[in-house]
Amino acid sequence: MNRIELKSLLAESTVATPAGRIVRTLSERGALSATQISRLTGLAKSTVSTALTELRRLEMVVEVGSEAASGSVGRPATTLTLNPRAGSCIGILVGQTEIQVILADVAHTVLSDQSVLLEPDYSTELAAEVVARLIAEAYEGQWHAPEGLLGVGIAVGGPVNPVTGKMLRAGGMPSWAGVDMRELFGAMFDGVPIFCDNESNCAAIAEMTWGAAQGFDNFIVYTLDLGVGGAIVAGGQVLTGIAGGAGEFGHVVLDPEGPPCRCGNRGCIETYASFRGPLAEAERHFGRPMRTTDVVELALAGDATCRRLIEEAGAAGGHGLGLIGSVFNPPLVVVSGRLATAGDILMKPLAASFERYGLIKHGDVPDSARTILRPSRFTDNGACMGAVGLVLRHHGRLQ
Amino acid sequence: MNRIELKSLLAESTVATPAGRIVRTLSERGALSATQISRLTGLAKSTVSTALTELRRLEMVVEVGSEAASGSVGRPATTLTLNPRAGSCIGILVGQTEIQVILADVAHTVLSDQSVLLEPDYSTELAAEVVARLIAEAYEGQWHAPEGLLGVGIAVGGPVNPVTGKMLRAGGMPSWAGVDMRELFGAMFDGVPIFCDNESNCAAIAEMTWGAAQGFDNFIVYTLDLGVGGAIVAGGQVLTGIAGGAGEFGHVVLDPEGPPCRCGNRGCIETYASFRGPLAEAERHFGRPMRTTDVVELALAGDATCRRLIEEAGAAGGHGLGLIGSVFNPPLVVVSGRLATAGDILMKPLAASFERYGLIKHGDVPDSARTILRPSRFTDNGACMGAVGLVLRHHGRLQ
DNA sequence: TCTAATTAGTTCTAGGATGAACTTATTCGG
DNA sequence: CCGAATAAGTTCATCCTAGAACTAATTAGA
Repeated sequence: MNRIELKSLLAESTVATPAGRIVRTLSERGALSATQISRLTGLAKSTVSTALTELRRLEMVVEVGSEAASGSVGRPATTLTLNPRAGSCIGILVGQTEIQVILADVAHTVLSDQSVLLEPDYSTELAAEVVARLIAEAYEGQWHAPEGLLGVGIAVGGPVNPVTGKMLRAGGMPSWAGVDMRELFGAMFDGVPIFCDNESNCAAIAEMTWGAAQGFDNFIVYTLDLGVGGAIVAGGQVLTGIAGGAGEFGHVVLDPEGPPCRCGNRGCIETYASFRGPLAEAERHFGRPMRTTDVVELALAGDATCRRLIEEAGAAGGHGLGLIGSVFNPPLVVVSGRLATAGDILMKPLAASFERYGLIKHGDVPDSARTILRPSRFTDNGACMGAVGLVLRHHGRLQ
Repeated sequence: MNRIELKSLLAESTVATPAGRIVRTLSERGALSATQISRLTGLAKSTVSTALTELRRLEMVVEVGSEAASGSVGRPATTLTLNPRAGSCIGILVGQTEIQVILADVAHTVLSDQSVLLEPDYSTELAAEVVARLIAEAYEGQWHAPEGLLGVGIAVGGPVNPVTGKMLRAGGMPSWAGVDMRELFGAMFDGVPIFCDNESNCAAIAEMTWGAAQGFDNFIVYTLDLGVGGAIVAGGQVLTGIAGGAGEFGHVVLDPEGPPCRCGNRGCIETYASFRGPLAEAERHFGRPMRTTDVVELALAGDATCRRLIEEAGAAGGHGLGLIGSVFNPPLVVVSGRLATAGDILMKPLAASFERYGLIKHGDVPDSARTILRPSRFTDNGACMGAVGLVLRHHGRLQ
């Protein structure tokens, strides 16, 4: 094991050697013990032990202290992470009305998290400017320097091809159609690998890594908000589709003669299940501009109108969930989007609606073979954390 | 490498050793050269060479002659298969109106293929009787004996949990609900592993192994016939779902107030895209009972009515295809079912309808990122061949 | 406070995978 | 017809992984 560098171990070519596999596993999962690494990689304990000794010597891996052994007998495990000094990662959310930047180190520690709200359909120039400013601010007061940047992940609030980095026709961000994310942000990060994927797929990575889907290799993320969408994880991999168009549950056509959708088709699920309508109703009711989070907060505080709007949205959203059940029959569905922060107010009607629209009814199969519905654990930084995860996972590599 | 037996090498536990991986790869793919094995398994050429020498010595692997080197320079490859004498596999199709049995050897040679038509909703007792008779007949005149049976695969014409082997509530086979396929057929094959999955998933395995999806790791099978359904292959694995309910494209609810479906819900895709209605129309028109294949044959022979019925079915079937496009955006969709034998008569309106219902339109992405639509290569034994493939792949193991 | 049980992690050796260099078998072009 | 080019397949020394047996560190219970 002569002259290994973290950067090269993180690259996919070196995946086969034990050291490489350990580094990649730590990168993906954060803090782990030697035994957990052994289980996750399939390598023998002895092999992991040998490799770790060397990685510790090279200061690529550091101990973060023994777990306080809560309740379990036996020698407590020593938890290890990649050495945070080894480098940093940047996650960028290019959302429909906001830009967010998270700076994290390779040990999964968030060093900085900032966001800026923008007018809908802001320009690419403004985006580049805001991102550059937020990144400069993120590095201020950190000992981490931009030179140690290992990769940049971009979560995009519209359809993007994760292989080419090009935006498709985008309902919510019309002027971004055809934009090449590599070209736009590449200049800012000279020679640093850039990864990108849509918001939903990034949220799925965040759920898998830190959220409600930990330990699941197969699950669906179902996003309910102004848009309706989601992501598919099969065999631990996010399915992106040949053009990055997988997981667009909201744009399944129910009625070709239905109301027109921003995607250009008619009668999409989104035209029925989007929170746009209910939000407009809330704005009329309260006589002021509102955001989804305002309605959720009011509902949680006990407002009957807001509660009803969210319950109705849950019932409508069950249509898409029924589809997910019939098509995937997944072990787990993580309900994401700002509506998910409403908790049971949303989840109860959603579950009832899922039962109605689903193919497999209660009692058809044992409980162990039923789909679990779970709200996301992230409130508002899921997609951007997923962009960080994109780098840590090397998923959808661009450069 | 002391005392290896083919049976144990085919078992999943031994997967890690090179000999085991080579045997499993040959089992899955049929005939391969050493270089191809090396590429497919990721093992070094030298490792494959050493292991093959031993496997040849043990007569577990045999050469089937050098390729006639069509056009390519360089030393021609020697093609190898598992020794056919090493054992046989049985594939059984338990369809809604037929039972089919295929006997094949481990080198993927079909030794016998027979089927029997039955009345709809035939009893489990009749099924067991017919299967036993067909298997006895299959072994007649073969040097292969039932003792050399390595595994049995069962393709079921209804929803089945591939892990437990239990049938779910089944629209087309009502009296089979809750039947345990292991119990029913296990007695017939003492100690021999039994694998099962639904018809569509088996068809997907057949397409992947011998059919239109060779070389694709991600694709969708979309079945158009009296029922509408399909299968999902992601990362080379068939997605079965937590209860075996994945791929039920036909039972996605479009309109909860729509016509009742045999599944119990209303307004499923199947109620609009099934060939039941058109078939009834054809029967009225010709004044005699007809099957899907009769209509297809007449259409291919030039009958205008039959042609119109199939074209209309293609247009209706595009709705499900649009859903597949929005949800998966797959590189390939294999159109299966008896309607697929109509070729362009079906495929042209289907492609037009796909374009209409799909999210990604012509011109949105380069041609290389567009979904390919392809009819199945199998006319009527796809699912049963897939049941053989189930054994050769050890997918959805039961015992 | 001691012992058994349990889990984490290390050491060492045997056996085996690897990759470089080689041989073998073919096509193509002069 | 011959040599260069190309690709398949083999051999062998080196290095590395795996598994058994070990040590280490903790909890539970007597």
